[in-house]
Amino acid sequence: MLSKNKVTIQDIAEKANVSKSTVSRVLTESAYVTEDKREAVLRAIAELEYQPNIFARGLAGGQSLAIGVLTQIFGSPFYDAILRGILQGLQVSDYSPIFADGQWRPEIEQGALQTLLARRVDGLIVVGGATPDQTLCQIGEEVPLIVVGRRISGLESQSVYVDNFEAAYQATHYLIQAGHQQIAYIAGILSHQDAFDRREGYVQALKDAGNVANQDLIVGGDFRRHSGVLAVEMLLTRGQTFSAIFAANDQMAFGARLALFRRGIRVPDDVSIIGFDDQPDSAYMIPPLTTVRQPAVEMGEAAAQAILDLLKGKPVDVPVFPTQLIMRESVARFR
Amino acid sequence: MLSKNKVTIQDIAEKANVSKSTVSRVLTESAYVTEDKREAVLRAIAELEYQPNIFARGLAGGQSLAIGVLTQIFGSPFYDAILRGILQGLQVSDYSPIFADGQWRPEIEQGALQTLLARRVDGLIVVGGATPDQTLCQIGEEVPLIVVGRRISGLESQSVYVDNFEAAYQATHYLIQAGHQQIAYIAGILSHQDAFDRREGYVQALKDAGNVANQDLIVGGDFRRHSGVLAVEMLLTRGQTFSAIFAANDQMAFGARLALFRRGIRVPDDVSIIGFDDQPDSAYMIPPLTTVRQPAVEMGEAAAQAILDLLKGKPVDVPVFPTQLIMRESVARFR
DNA sequence: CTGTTAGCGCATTCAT
DNA sequence: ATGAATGCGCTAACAG
Repeated sequence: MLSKNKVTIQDIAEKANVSKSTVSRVLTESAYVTEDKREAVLRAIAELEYQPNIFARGLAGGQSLAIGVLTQIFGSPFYDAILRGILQGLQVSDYSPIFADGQWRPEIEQGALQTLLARRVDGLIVVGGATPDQTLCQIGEEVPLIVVGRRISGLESQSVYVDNFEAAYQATHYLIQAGHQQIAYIAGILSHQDAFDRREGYVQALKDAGNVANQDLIVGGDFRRHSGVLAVEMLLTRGQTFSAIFAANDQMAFGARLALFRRGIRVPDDVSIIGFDDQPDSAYMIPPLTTVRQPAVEMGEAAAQAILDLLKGKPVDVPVFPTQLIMRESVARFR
Repeated sequence: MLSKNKVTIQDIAEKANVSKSTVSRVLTESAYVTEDKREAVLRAIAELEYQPNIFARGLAGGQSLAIGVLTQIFGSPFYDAILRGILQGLQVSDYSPIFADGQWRPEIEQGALQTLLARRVDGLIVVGGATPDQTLCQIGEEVPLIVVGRRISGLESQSVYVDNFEAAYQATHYLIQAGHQQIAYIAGILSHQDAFDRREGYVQALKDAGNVANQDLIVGGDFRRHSGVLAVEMLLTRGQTFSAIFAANDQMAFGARLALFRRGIRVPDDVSIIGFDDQPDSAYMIPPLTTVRQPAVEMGEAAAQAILDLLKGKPVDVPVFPTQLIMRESVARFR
């Protein structure tokens, strides 16, 4: 009850010599209002510094003008970029984002989702996360929903994502073409669909080239930098032979590169590296990281745009976003 | 109007054979209710999956149960950590965070602030930003306010921050003690108070050691990694002599280190480096970065706790958070 | 085109 | 201790 502005449409109605309804009309633009009255209202609004009470509006109109955004911990370069995109995409609209964090933990995510729904968000954007596809489908029935960084089967048209399988396939293929035979793979958390798909792409590319993926060359990581370091340590400790490393994201690629550096192994002279994401930081790798570019910010913007369209009733069909293999000097040809 | 749950207290009142008022009472715990009725109500709530309508609640009660958080672009390691702390601190409460982004741009920040206020947030946490102290003071009059990562004069007791001057002083002092004479400084954006204070600390430490800061050794950066690269390039291009670099944050320190690497300059053998923030990534620097640790997550949590206390009416007095000079192998003694 | 009349779902008086 | 009655500020029919 600390809000200053106790000005209501009633006040401005009196000041403008019209009825509350008329005021409401110019506010919502739900009907034509004679120009002079309209101006009077606008003036009164300005003078009294009127600010609509969002609660009353929500109660009466059933709109919250809020978009719920389910995140998974701030701090991940890739997801942060998506969030920035969403923020930017929403900027132009009247909707404001309400965040709730799932912390990559299903139970918490569940609660976060509830919170968002309880807040009566008009639309929902789910960024990554571990909520089962099925659950999301259900939610999608009740509220306009867009999912980013993930493909929900049954909700493809509302998913903003890249073809991880294809991208990983191409990256691996590129290494093979360059003459690499032994390609190590640092995986992401396989319970994440994208991590799973990327690994599949890697495996398939090898298979198509007549190679069977050597399980000993596949090391599990967790998408964070340190796991890239450990993965390489692991490979080296086990005495594995490999001339290239494909990491499921740039952070792990960076970690891998540091581990190699410490061991005095040159890149790309001794070992080539490919990452995934094209995070700005990767450009600073020495040598610059060859990687698969994902348009994170654009995906976020697209998600925002899509949810807005959905709310406007326009049926949306978001295209699968294209990835791009960015070839830099961290891959040596032949070996 | 898409919300599924059309269950109102009226429904559960009927199901529990009591009046709306009684239901409201057990909901708000605003008065004693006989145990059996209370249970009946609770049961009905569970069975009907009742969810209070937050709009109605807000309208009638004047509470939004929301905490506004003014951010400045996701993606900064330091600020992201603060946000995580805030989220975590709020987790245990009934309040949920509503974010609005200022993008480090005063005009946008202004709008973001308005949005938050228009949403009738019960409390406000401002993370960094460029809003004038005075404006914040005014806002502080109208709504419970906590500022993080910044010291607002006139609002010290509601500011969660570290003593940047002192920290920078100590870091510089440490370099001096180690025998360094020519200490380059890579500054942050000086319009940010903390960047300003850090530079002052650096200058003062030199002064107290009988040195006058050499303006040619101070290079302006923007807190981002690339500016660290450019700063070093600049110093080298201009032919400056220096045996140590103090960067206003770890990202620029990292950039500086990469630039040195490219030039074949060894760290710490040829040049020593100290950063600021102790970002996890800095641990991966080769050699590990000597830096000033700021407890970002803890600050976020403290801010959340503080705002909750404020809302409960407890007067809050947040302590100045301690920084810590983390000495790793990136500083060589004497030169 | 515009004023009048009802609620929206809940917290909060009042009475009892 | 509990039910009945008000009103929060606004939108949305409803009549003119």
